[in-house]
Order: sequence, then C-alpha cells, then structure tokens
Amino acid sequence: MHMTATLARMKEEKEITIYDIARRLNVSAATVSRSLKDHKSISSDTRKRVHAMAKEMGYRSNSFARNLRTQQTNTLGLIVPRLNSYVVSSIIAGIENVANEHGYNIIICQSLGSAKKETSNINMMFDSRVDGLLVSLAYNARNIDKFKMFFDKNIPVVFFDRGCEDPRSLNVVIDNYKNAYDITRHLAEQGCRRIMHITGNLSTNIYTERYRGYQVALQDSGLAFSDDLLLVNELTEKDGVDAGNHILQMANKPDGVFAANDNCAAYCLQTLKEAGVKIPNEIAFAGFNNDPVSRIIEPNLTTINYPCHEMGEVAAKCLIDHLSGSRTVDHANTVVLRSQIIVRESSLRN
Amino acid sequence: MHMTATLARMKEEKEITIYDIARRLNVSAATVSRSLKDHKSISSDTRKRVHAMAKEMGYRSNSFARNLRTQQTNTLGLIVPRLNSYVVSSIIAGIENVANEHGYNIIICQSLGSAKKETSNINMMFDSRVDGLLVSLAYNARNIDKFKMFFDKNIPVVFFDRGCEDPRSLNVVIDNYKNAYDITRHLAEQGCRRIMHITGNLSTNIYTERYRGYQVALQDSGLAFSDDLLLVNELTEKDGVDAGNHILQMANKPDGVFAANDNCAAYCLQTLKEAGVKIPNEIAFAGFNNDPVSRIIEPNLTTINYPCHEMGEVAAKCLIDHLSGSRTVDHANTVVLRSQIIVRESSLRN
DNA sequence: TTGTAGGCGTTATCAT
DNA sequence: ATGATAACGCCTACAA
Repeated sequence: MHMTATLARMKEEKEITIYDIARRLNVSAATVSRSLKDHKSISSDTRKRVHAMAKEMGYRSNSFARNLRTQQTNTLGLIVPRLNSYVVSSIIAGIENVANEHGYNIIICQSLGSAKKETSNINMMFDSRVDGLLVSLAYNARNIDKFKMFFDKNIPVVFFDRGCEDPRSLNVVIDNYKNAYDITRHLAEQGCRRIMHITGNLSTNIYTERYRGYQVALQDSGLAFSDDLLLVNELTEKDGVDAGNHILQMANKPDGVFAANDNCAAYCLQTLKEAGVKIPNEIAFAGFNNDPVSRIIEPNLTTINYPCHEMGEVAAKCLIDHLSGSRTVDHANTVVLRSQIIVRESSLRN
Repeated sequence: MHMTATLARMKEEKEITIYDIARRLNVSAATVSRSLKDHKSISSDTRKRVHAMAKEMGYRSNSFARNLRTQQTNTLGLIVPRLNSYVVSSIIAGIENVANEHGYNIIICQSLGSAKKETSNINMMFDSRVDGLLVSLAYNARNIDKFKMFFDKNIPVVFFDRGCEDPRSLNVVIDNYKNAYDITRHLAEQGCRRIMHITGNLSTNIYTERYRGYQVALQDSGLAFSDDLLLVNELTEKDGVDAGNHILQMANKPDGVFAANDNCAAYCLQTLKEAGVKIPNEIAFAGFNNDPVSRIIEPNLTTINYPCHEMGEVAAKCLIDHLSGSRTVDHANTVVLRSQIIVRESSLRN
C-alpha cells in the first residue's frame, strides 16, 4: 500500500469526493459515480481502477448528497412506548437484525407514555425523512390520522405489538384476545371461581383485547364478573406490589389472578406469598410475555409465550418488502404471529 | 385556517421549499431561511409572516440539504453489544431521553458479540456522518485505533459501561474493581471460604476488573484462589443453569458464588436450590446489576446497584457538551458513576 | 434589513 | 463507454 504524503494529508484533512477521484484518474465525476455503484455501462477496467483509487484515497460516499439527490434515506424510524422493557428491547433486537442485513439504519425514540411526545416523535420522524416507520403506539389508535402525512407520501408504516385499528394499516401482532381467553379458561379449569384481572391502560388495544378475552372466558366458564375483579395500573414492579397489598385487604379475595404482564404478576405474587398466601392453591396466578422473571419467581409463572424477537424481524421484513416495491397488492395487511400458553406451577392445582 | 385549493394540492404532492415560501411572500429565499432560524437581523414582522406562511404551507425543512451544507447531522451513533438486556436497554432509555431533549436523533446498532460486526458498525456510523458516537464495546479495547477516523476528524466518541483503556478516550463507567472487591469481601465476612466467581469473556474490561476485585478481595481476606473457582461463560440464563449443574458435580464445592450478572446468578441459584442446596447457608450468592430478577429470586440476591439510566443520561450529556464546544479542556476524561452493594438475603448468614 | 449568488457532493439526463 | 451539466434544498459571505 504505497501512498504519497499529499494523499495521506488529504485523507486526514477533508472529505474525498468523487471529483477528487475523477481528477486523479483523468475521468469525469460521472464515470466515478457510475463505477462506484457498478453501473453496467462502465468498462470493467475503469470500474476496477475507480474502486481501487477510491479505496486508496479513503473515499466515503456522502449520504446527504445522495439522499438529497435520490430523495431517500435508507433509514427506518422506530417509535416505542419505552425502551427498557423485556418485550420491547427484544423486539428491537429483532428489528435491528433484519434492518442491518438490508443496509438500513434505524433511528429510535420513545414516547414514554405521553401522547404529546408521541406526536412530536411522529413529526420528528417525518422531518427526518425516514423511508419507513415502525410503530408501537402508547395508546390506542382508531385510525391512522396521526400518520396521514406518511400515507399521503406513500411512506409505509408498520404497526407492531399494539396494532392500529384502521383497516388500511399494516400490523404485526399476536392474538391477544385468544391468548387471554385461553389463559383465563385455564385458570377456571383449575377451579378458580373469582379470577381477578390486572391490566394496563384500557385505551391501549392490547389491553382491551386481553380484557375482552378474559371476560368472554369468564362467561364461557359460567363465572361472574364484578368490578372489584378488575385492577388497572401501569403494570410496573411497584404496581405489582401494590396490587398484592390491595388483594390482601380485600374482604372477598380472588382465587385466581391473571395479570397482563409477567413483571407485575411476579411482584404481586411475591407480595402475597410473603404474607402467607398459598400459591396456587389459595390464589392461582398467570401472567403474559414469558419474561425471564416468569422462570425465576416461585412457583414459576404460567404465562403466554410472546415471540418478541420474531415480531421484530417480521415487522422489519414487512416494512422492507414494501419499500422494495415487492409487495403483493392482495397481501394480508395483518400478520398474526403464533403465540401460546405456557403452563407452569403458579396455576397448577393438584 | 383558510387554504386555497392549489395550496392544499401542493401540500400533498411535493415538498415545500423555502423558495416556495419566498415566492408567495415576495421575499428572497435567504430571508426565509434566516427568518426560519430566527436570525437576529430580520425584522420581527417578516419573521412572523414567514413562520405563519411556512406553517400554512406545511413546510418542513429538508435535513439533507441542511446537513450537506452545514456538514453536521444532528445525529448520534450508538453501538452496543446487544439491545435486549436489562442494563443496556435501560442505558439506552437514558441516552434517548437526553438526546431527544437536545434535538438529536439516535441511530443504533448492535454488535452481537462479533468483533467483525462491530468493526462494520463503526464504519457504518462513520459513513452516516454521525456528529458523535456512544459506544459500549463488545470486547476490550486497549486503544482507540478502531476509532482513529473519528478522532482524526474530531468527532467525539464516548465509551460507556465498558470503557476504553486509551488515556485519550472519554469514559462513563462505574468502579467495577471496587464493587467486585466489596461484594467478595462481604461474602468472605459472611464466612465463605471457597468463593467461586462466574464471569463473562475476560477480554472485556468490565469482567477483568471484576475478576481483579474478586482476587484482591480473596487475598485481603486470607482466602486462596484456585482455578476451579473461576467459571467463564456468556452469563446467559442457560449458562446460569449449566453453572448450577456444574457446581452440583464438584467434589469440593464452593460455599459462596459471586456472578458477574444477576441473570446468570439467579438461574444458577435456582438450579442449586432445586437440587436441595441451602442458600445462603451452604452456598451464599451475589450478583451484579440490580436487575429486576434479583428482587424476585428467593432468597433475594445481594447485588451491585448499577445506575443504568443515569449512565445513559450522563454519557449523552457528556457527548453533547463536547459537541456544543462547551467542554472544559482540563475536564476529567473519565466519569465514574456512583454504585454500591445492596445486601439481601442470598448472602446473609445468621 | 434584505437580496444575490455560489457551492455542499451526488445522481441523472442528455449528448458524444 | 464516457463526459458535460443541471438539479436536489439549503446556508452564508458579500453586496446593496
């Protein structure tokens, strides 16, 4: 690798452009540009020479210039409620995998449960001219109005985890209704008569769906629902502890609990257990997500196997497919990933 | 909000530029540009009119054009080993917080423990012309050679979690040595004589530091180290279970275990407990991170309180300070965040 | 206070 | 197969 002193200096001081390469090779910038992207109408000889020289000079394509010219960014936007949860961070890991493979960058922001921040994030993504958007909404969206600007410009938007109810939207989700139904039925089959449901904000569709599954399962099991069996909170660790203490003070205690996530379920279960409640015989437990804590809490938690990583991969693939224009028009606009109940000791009475 | 039909059409069909605004207002594009960024030499009257018109027309600044002109991107790069771990995802949440506040986008990629992928990520970030870089290295870096291109161009790089040993690097870390020392001493004080250490790849400095703290603590406690007391793995859930089974088969078992993360510690502890080993009296346990599992496993895990969210915030602030040029020259180039031992039942003998 | 004009680095459309 | 040239949208001396 021989390199002249001037060349070495250029490399350190300023960006090398295709013009610099062109000059040294006595060709035009157009030829360099074409060579670099292996345009077919370029002789393999010059192409090789250009590539070699580009490498030698330490050339790096300027993506802004290219973006400005081509009107696309090779960047995907990602909006999530929060980054530091088991489900979300695993989904992102899956997304990043696929995106990276296809040469896309990802820019991320979290809405932190604030509808206002979410809106500003959406705008920010639009301003950033992302090629496509991946969204997990903090709260329910009946329609895609918030994303009108994306649709107007034919920028694909994929909703994952929490889908969007608008029939025009692309969704990658699991069957929250069915999972909640199954797990509630399971509790009923274990002999639970008063099953409590702990869940998150009911203006978020994953929680309304789970709630609905729970209710229908109660009906189908011939069990009554009453308001004191529903507890809505943020499903945090603290909420789990609070829920446990709440249950301890109830005159008419539940004999089963189905919480909409494992973290909350685990801390609730723990609180009850410490107060001497026998799990599962006095109160049986079920959670959701198959979070690592579900396999640590004792008894291990019956839960729903949420395919996080897969969901990330599928959502990213779906988006990238649309970007490549290879979408089939009649393609289903909602992908429902397989998920199922995992029965563990927390709900198994003998 | 009155809007002409033509205007409405413009808005949907193509991007509004400052020229469009200029034309409608009978001013020059320069005036529009200046008004939009509240340049002081513009009359407040025209500035208001420009802002109003921009809003009415649905103008959005084209960041590529601006980036191309100004040579900066308002984007921070973030490289982590993996996204889906408690520590990393919490750090990212902190980073995103601060970055967002200051108007920076973040682009993320994970190295997944592959040095090759890490290198390609670094290059990719460089190509993306990030204004600054935040890095948690998969493996140890004795120097910043890999980042030479960044330093050559004065692009600040901040190393967090796993620092970089190069004296010129900026680091945000905790005192892994001291924490490991303290927690090992604590185990010794509880009467442990054969303390095992389970840790990750020793070419990663957080693990070498923890290992060193462990060893010095053994010495200071008058305890001998032997090779069979060191177990190196990937610290995963499975590794925890395997470690537990391994211990069960040891002829000369340890009476204490210090694992370099809680997840591995918890699954190891659980495996032993299920096999009938009494915790902490037969084997005392300690972990690292204060992961949620540490508060679920029984007995609760003695651990180190890792300030993840704070680390993310500090790292981002540090980077952004440098970008704003407000850095003090004599400023320390390594920030050590406060962290300390949390003693819980897994290590408390009575 | 505002306008003019050149250039940031690419790509794409014509020519040749 | 290659070259000349004009955008892409914005910013910023310099001029007025």
